[in-house]
Amino acid sequence: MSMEGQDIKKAGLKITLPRLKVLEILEVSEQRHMSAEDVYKALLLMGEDIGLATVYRVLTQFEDAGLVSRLSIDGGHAVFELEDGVHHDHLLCVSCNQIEEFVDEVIEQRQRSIAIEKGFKMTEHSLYIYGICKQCQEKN
Amino acid sequence: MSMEGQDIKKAGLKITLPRLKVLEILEVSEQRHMSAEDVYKALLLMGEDIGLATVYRVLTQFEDAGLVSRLSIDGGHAVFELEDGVHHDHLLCVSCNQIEEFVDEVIEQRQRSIAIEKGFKMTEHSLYIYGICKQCQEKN
DNA sequence: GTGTAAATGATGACGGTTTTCATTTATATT
DNA sequence: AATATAAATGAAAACCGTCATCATTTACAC
Ligand SMILES: [Mn+2]
Ligand SMILES: [Mn+2]
Ligand SMILES: [Zn+2]
Ligand SMILES: [Zn+2]
Repeated sequence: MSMEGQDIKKAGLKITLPRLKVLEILEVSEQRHMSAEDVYKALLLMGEDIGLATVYRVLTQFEDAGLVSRLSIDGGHAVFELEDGVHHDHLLCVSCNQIEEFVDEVIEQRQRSIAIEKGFKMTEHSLYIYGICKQCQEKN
Repeated sequence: MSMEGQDIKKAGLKITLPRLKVLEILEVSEQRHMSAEDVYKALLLMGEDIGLATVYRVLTQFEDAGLVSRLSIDGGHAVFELEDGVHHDHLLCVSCNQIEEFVDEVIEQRQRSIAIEKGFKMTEHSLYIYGICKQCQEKN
């Protein structure tokens, strides 16, 4: 059994070809942040005939298992990334859709303080900075 | 012509009953943050037979005109609020869906710095803190 | 190998939102 | 005030990402 197989098994899931292949795509793909559709298309290119419904199912199971995390981008569709255990937030280029990551402890701490001030028990947060990336600025 | 009429006219839109009534709902309603469906239902209660498609259209036009701003809540549907010219972010109760507002200059400044560090020209940002509000904590 | 529960893929349903198109309305012009 | 015309409306269907259903296939404990 491959290393990936272990992760799947630990999650209480059977080791199936669709699951191995979805994990593989997320690992080897150029882009770290992929939509279900992106994963589905990459599988087709790889010659794997795996249904889109299965891709959605598997990604959700991986999310529940903590293998993958889901970003809910403004305006509908979600993107997934391999969970690396380090919380981070995202910068999104509105021109080329490139996604960059950042970690900022000051912001994290301020969020916790605000929740406390307002009497909220914070469960999570969602922060996206939208803008034009360096490359797209240079292009215009 | 009413005060509200002026706003609509300034936006280059004809002053129609649906537009006046949608604006009125947003102004007089108990809840500051309302979905299109919320506005639609409030109009029905008021005895105004305005189609849901029109509510969506008018809200989008008001957004374009800067009269209203749209929050894209995690998990699908949007909520709208009257634009008051002061930027703020939101705390959302995952239990009762109540929405609170906050302003935090430290976070705003950090976001600008991060964008600069990454070479991004920031256009906007979206920050939501999810949690359990005070009242919902006390209830359980 | 066999039995059984779990997983898959095709397809349709779903929910929020937008589009279409025939009809109605606001407003500028006479 | 009547007219002309572009804009706005409402009903309905289309849309889009995602999820549920269900008959068939598969993994894996025995
Ligand atoms: Mn990321
Ligand atoms: Mn608000
Ligand atoms: Zn870019
Ligand atoms: Zn609450």
